[in-house]
Amino acid sequence: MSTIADVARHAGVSVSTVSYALSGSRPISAGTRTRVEASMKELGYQPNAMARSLAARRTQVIALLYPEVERGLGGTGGEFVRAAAERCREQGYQLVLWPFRSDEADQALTLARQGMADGVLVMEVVTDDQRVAKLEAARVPYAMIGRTTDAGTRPSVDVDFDTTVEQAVAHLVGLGHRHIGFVNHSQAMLDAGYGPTVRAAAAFDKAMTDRGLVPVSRTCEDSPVVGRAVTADLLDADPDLTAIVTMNELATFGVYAELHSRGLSIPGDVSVLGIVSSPGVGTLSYPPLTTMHSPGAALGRLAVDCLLGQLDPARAAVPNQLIPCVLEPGMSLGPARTRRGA
Amino acid sequence: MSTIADVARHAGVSVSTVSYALSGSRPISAGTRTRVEASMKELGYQPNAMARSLAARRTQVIALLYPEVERGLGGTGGEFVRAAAERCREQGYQLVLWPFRSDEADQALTLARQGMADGVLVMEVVTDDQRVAKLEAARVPYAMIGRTTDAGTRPSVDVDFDTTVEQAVAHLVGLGHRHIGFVNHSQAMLDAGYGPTVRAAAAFDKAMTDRGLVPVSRTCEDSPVVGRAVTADLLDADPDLTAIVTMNELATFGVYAELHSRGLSIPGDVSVLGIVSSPGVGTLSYPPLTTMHSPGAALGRLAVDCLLGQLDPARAAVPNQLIPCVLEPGMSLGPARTRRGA
DNA sequence: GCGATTCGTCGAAGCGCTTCGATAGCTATA
DNA sequence: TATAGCTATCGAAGCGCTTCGACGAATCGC
Repeated sequence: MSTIADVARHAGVSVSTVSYALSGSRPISAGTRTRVEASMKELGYQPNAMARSLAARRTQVIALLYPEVERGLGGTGGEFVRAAAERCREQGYQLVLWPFRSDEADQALTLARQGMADGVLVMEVVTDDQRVAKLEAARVPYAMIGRTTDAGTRPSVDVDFDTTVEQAVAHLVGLGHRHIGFVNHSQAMLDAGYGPTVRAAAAFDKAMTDRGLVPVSRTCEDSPVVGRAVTADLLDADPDLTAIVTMNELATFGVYAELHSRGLSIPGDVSVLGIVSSPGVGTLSYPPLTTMHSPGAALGRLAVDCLLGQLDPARAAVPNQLIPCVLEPGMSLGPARTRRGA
Repeated sequence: MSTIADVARHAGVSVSTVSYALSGSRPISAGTRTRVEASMKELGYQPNAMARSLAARRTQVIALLYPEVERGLGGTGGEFVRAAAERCREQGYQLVLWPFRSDEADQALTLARQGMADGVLVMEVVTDDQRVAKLEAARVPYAMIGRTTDAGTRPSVDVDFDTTVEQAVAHLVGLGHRHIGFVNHSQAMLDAGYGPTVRAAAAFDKAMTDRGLVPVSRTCEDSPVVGRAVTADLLDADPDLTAIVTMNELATFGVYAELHSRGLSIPGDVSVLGIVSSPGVGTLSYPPLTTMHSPGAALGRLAVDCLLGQLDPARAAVPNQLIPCVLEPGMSLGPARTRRGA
């Protein structure tokens, strides 16, 4: 592997000239630049990233703390990562994923303090996230996807749960539904202060009561089996129920199963709307589920900008933003029809 | 952030002594070591990873080329990553994921040539994988998950498709099935030489013909809709079919849908066995799918060992290994029952 | 036509660490 | 007691790059 000194020798210029030709941080004459570039190409030169980072005191790497290792990465996560990586490259950075479980966050912090990355993107933030507190204490630049309790004061981007839930309810009410059930994530996540769970629950209550309707919501493990049981419970609790909003993809399979087994047609008897879902999951069910899917790509780009805004004082700071989900039509929504009589 | 020089000064020793105390690569007296460690703690010292890598000419980082960005990372992928990361740490390395699509592989190669990692793990290898050829040309140490055509000559670990398919067929035949269909991945993947698709297809043919049975197999897009159509085609093609082996998780949803819609019970009329599947997907269907799931964790550890074996001549070289899938019982398998008569 | 700029380039000083060779003080050997 | 062999430590030379200050040459203003 050739070094910058080899290139300099080959081109008959000094090392610093090669460096400036490479970075463009000082003017270089066209002739020199041409010669230097020719030499680089001929020698197959690639600058050494470690040496560069050491000298420049910046790695040009940003790390994505990636806690869902064992669960894998869903479609939304994939979109997010893809968009974030792309945005990073546009801005001259590399995105790398650090696969640590949430309880291994200290190790990630250590890596950051060792200068393995210039900043960190934190996914799956919980309301009282220790990782964020530690990053802050160690003065590691970061941006969150999700929010802690002190909404808005820390650098973050997030799904706009309030708007999403509000739109979901509005949509269903527009179809004539008055009795709408909500299937959330698990009670454990609610108790742990997992942001989406907490905020969506509150938003649903608000959206319903604002319209003078009675919110019927349930927490539910992320599994089809429990989803089915919870659906049974919902249907029994409110015999007039004509629509179910789910924010739990696995449970949604159970919702379908229970409705089918009771001979209730979708959307004839009951409409189902999956919110904050991955793109494409709607097609896994029959009839295809209508969803409002997470704006993963938009969040990815935004999160990167939010972080880079802190790394480089020259960049404009990016304000914290909330982005609602996008409706993706399926076949699971229809006008309300009285069920009790049937 | 304090440097090694700060620690040396604080402890009253030379910089090299601190370095040796840290690495243990030369003997240090107990007293000195204690003092150095105390100083490090007091100053909150963290060695700078870039400086270390530059001087040592090793980053202690291994990169996982992670092509499925947009699709996300399935359960098996998650298990793999998790195990690989753990194994790396045990061995004093860090695993990072590089999110590049396959067609962006050149960028990853560039990163490797810039010395961002000591070696690369390549996922989702296709039979004639350009990435591997390029890594080899650039003399970047690597290990594959999957194999190219020249099976066995290159460093790799993989699912043992032959054994898995053989066991799957043996299992079904043991239940009395003689007419077994196979749902593979898409024709496009087969044509692209995607290893699992190619090898499983061959293995299925062999397993069946070895038993004097007629293999009925189909390629199939990774989607429930196409899976359903393909299932219809299979059932029509062989009216005696009593079992279906699928190696396509999304298509399997379609298999269930078609069977259900024809009023065929699972496993009463038709048994379904999902192979090379993610753990847990079985529970998404009703009745729960019996699966043979990928040995993701075992492959993860092995892949890391295989790569480290090349990086460090002192380590024993790890031979290429194939690991079969593991049966995970569900409720979708039963004894064969003649369907034609029904 | 002469000082003041600007442009393009060079040399050198680091960045924070590892590692080689040297050395001082010991202990065991003959 | 002189010699060899250890052990623990130090100093210095890099690793390959960035970046600062300096400087000669070309350009400008008037």
